[in-house]
Amino acid sequence: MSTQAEENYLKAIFKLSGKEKKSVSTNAIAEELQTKASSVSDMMKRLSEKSLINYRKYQGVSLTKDGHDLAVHIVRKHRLWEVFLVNHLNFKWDEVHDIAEQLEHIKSPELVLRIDAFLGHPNYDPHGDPIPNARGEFPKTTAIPLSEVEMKSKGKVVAVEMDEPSFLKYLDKLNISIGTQVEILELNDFDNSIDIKIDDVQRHISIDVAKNILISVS
Amino acid sequence: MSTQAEENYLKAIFKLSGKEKKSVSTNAIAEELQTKASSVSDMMKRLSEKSLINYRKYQGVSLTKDGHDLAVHIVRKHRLWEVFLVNHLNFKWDEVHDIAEQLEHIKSPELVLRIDAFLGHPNYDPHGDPIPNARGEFPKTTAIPLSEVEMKSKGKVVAVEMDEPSFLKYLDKLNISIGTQVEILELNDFDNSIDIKIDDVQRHISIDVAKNILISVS
DNA sequence: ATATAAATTTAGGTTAGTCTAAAAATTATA
DNA sequence: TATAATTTTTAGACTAACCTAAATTTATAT
Repeated sequence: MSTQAEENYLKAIFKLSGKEKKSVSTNAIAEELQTKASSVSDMMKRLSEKSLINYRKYQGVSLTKDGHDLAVHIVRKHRLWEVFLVNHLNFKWDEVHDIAEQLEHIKSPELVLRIDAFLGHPNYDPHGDPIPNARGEFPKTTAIPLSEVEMKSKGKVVAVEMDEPSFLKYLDKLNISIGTQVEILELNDFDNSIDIKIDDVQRHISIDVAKNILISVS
Repeated sequence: MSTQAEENYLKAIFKLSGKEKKSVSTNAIAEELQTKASSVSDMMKRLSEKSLINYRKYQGVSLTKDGHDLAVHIVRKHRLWEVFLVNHLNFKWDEVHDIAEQLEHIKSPELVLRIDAFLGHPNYDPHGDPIPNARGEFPKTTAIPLSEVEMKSKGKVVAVEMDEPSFLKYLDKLNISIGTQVEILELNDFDNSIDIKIDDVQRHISIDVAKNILISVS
């Protein structure tokens, strides 16, 4: 059986290795989990011992099949709980991350299946992140970061890639939420900012914000 | 902040001290939590250090105000989650205990308030156990164990005081659930059993089973 | 009242998970 | 390519929570 700490490490490695499943460095994991590199080294030994990661000293780590499956299952639980919290308990999208961080560690395969059915088998969580199904498969998504959308094009926001409440509240203030129609006007090279139009109002956002907003171009 | 282990000890002490809030022995706690007396002694020091219990070596323990409040809050969460699991996810009453044992440790005061409201502020859980409100007050109940009901009287089952799935499944087989009308026929002194009538069918149950069935006499 | 039994605590050890500081390996740079 | 900078690992400590075995305290019974 996996501990909460182990699950958090697997989730971090999963997130950091990205779609390309690149190998992840000790320091990157430490940064992601706000812990020390020495603690990470320690845990890498344990996860390797349990065959959840591939680990060669000084060479970074990657998830094994088992580790990947477990990480995806934690992600699945996290996102399903977020849907429950927002859709049924009326939490706002910036309030659910920390609670879901706890709920994702509840161990009951049956509970996950029932919550999933109760919610109507949702494909996306309140932040637009894809929810893997019971077989661990993610729904197809073709979104690209707002920072990489071509100029003069239009699209709609399908997801945001950051859970920090401060970031989400900032988007609320800009009137940006999942489904919002946006038009990309101009990239300002001099200060790395982007001019966009939302509800006929022109707005000016930084590239760092734009990177975390995923768009489906129309 | 309290750990899960601490919360489980407080819950055990709360349960064992009963209505009369009698002091609880080390061995009783060890038995309740299926652990060793030495582990209990260990934890008693820590809980005492945190002012959650009153502890004098060799003299047993009792909860302080803080310890009592925390224990009641854990019980509240446990029972609210059980209602959710049975009423909204269609679990059976013998399937929810272990899942609620995990969910009761989720830390989010706001979540508890919202689940409570979502459920419609229930007063009893699926086993008929009273659910304390947000102020920690239990609803009034005047039920007595079936083992202590007078002969020839009638009443209805309002609660069962044991969560073991095997016990609950046994009750299912006897057609006993919350609300079931029962008539007490006779106490058999020779084998400590009780004859009862349910749905016009006569049944024979042991005193140990009867002790765990709470009746409201009509 | 004293011996024995039972309950409880202490002593010492283990594991998971963390930390700091030092050592070692890798990568970058001049 | 040797040296410096960075990254990673190891060594050694700490805490929470558990354990076994031994010691101590309380309860019981002759």
